[in-house]
Amino acid sequence: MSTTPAGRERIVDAALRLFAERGHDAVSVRDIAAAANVSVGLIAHHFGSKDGLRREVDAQVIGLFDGMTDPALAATSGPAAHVADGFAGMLLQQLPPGSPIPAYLRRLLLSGDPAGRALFQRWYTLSTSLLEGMTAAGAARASADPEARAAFLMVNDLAMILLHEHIASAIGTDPLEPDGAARWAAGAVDAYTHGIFIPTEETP
Amino acid sequence: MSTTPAGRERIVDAALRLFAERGHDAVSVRDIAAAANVSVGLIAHHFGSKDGLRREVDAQVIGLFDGMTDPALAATSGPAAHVADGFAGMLLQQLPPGSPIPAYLRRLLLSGDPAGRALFQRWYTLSTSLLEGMTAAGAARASADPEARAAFLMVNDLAMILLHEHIASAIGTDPLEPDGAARWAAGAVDAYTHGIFIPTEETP
DNA sequence: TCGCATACTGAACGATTGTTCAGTATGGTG
DNA sequence: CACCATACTGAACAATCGTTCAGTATGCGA
Repeated sequence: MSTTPAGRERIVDAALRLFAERGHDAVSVRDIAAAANVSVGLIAHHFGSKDGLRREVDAQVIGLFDGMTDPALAATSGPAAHVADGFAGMLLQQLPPGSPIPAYLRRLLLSGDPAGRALFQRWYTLSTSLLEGMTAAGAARASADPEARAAFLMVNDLAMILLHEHIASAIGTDPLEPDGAARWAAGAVDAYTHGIFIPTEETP
Repeated sequence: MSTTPAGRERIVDAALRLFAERGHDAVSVRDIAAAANVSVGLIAHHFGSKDGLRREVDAQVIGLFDGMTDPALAATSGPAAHVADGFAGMLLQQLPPGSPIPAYLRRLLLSGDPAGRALFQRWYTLSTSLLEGMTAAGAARASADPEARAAFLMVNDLAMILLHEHIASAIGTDPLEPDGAARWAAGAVDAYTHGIFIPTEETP
């Protein structure tokens, strides 16, 4: 099919899936080798060490996300609904069902490694500029603390991914699956446009 | 100081701290024994296995949270500001600074073990009833999907705990520390009462 | 055809893991 | 004092971990 060796790709694919499912520490190089139908030695040959493989998987996932955020950046001046529907959710719904990417994103954000920090920073910057554009265009209210507000939206959006299993068992639909995503987005849009709490009789 | 053995408590304390810092898999029983100044055998003697110790730590943390949520339940008919300030944040600010509890809560919610699921369910139920009470009292708008809205608030609140380090590096203040908590709560209250987005010219 | 780089195997290594267990120290009860 | 339950120690155990390495297979340029 191609000149690039099949073994290398199979190793990365298997590692991505297993890392996402069980976490880096709970997966041995022998598990990965067995899942990829290669020997343990081949992993060391291609990636030097288990940590080298981890970095390769990290880079691959981040590269995937970068390829997905570029079109989102181009749509900065587009309709506001995209942002309200959820920034990260918008990215993830482009993935095939059953993709290990959301679960790997979880590990990436919560393991404290530099790749996750860099990803969050990039997304935060993107979220800030999107919100700025919307505010200038009259699609978003002005804020006394635009930075905190952008982080607030971004973090809430990621929370849906981090805790989607808990959400699913609480309200009955998984926000990472199509129908659950629509329900979750509807609730978020409603909350972000009309508010949730009613201020205690203040004269504005 | 007391009739209960000091060794047992020291083991649980050390395990709680180390588990919170590094995660269960990255901590060995020898690490715990060294941190508690006991022998490895004593851990097995008291808890049977490493997993037994983990369950004991889980139970202790959940017991602590239960003791903190009871007064919150009693204040259901109280002022709305408590909920808007953040449910989980309200709990965590009762903890001493540098407490390993927030980090352990992270592991509890994301490791997928039953203790974490039970804790989320209990908090979700509490959040739902609080929001119901506020809606009935006119402090919250009516919602087309009260369950999803309660989960939305709850999840957003937990997200602040799960991602507080990313937030701190993005906006400069850590929402788990006093000043950062005030800033974050102010942004959340503003978003939840006045909204963020402006609907595209609809006649209501 | 020779030579060499690359892909790949699998046994072996030392280190670390959780667990077991025989043995010591202690303090209250008969 | 004798007895025994309990707290506690630390060496030893088998299993598993990531890594190393000598050796085989393959295919391409000289």
